[in-house]
Amino acid sequence: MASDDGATPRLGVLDELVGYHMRRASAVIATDFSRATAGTGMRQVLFGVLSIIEANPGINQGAVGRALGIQRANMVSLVNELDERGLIARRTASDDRRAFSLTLTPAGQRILADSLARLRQHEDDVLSNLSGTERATLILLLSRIEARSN
Amino acid sequence: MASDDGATPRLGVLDELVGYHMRRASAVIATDFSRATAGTGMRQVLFGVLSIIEANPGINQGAVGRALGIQRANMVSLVNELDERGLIARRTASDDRRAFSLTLTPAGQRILADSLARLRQHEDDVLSNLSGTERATLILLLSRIEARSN
DNA sequence: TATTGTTATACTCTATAACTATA
DNA sequence: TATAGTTATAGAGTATAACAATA
Repeated sequence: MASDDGATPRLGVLDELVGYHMRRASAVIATDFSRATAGTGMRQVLFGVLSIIEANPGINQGAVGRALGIQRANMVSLVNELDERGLIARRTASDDRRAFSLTLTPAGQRILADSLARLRQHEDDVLSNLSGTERATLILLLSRIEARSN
Repeated sequence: MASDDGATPRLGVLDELVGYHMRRASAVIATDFSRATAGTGMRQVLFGVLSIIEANPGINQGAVGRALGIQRANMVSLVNELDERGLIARRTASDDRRAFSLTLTPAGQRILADSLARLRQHEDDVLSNLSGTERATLILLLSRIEARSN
């Protein structure tokens, strides 16, 4: 009789590691993101890019990548996709002919707003185990870890 | 003059979403995992599998996958890799000839213990922004989210 | 020389469908 | 019929190196 005959096997040393729990909780939220935006073609990365562009109109793609931890090379296809879908506009930057100046199109603003509404509702649901204070604490603690990205 | 001329562009709506911060903090920790285990061939998934097997000797790979949220199909190459590297042993389960009974080899126990030591040290470092209580709170809150994986 | 965007490439992770052998 | 393991495959995400145009 194997030791996993109960419903849930033991986690072992995994259970003490913040990294493990981060990974699993992050996966739960990513799955929920997919559910929330199903059928819209939205993805976590794309939402991030759109949000940065909305908050910083005229930003170039290198800066977007740096803000989100995405490599220059990988930004190319993302920006292409958003452009082809008519969600962003790119114009050669007036002050630097190497760079593109990115802005949201009306369609881009709409899909960002729509996704945000869906995500807020879904996060309220997935995080219903947490009080408002706990949720704020969670964001605070995660931000402190993010600050360690050197 | 674009609005991103300052050092850090604004995050926009992203900043309110738990999902975003989870993603970024998770990435910081994953990068740190790689640093901690550099040169050992250890990866987050493999560490997870080894930990589950250690805590549940004789478990089969389907149950390992269920515990970690890994699909059956994707368990195959992971288990193959661990077997080929001599870190686990698989024997046909005595009570079910379809299944493999998995256990750690001495080498598997060693690499798990070694990785754990490295990871503890690294987590202490990446999480040095957090007090012991805060760290415990973080794990608690993450666990509550994990529980929502339905 | 350094930086912006680009191409090419490769590896990991993840997801699905279909198969086999056992139960 | 259902389950354990397997194969094949495809799509994301991520990482590196090298190039052209511009600064």
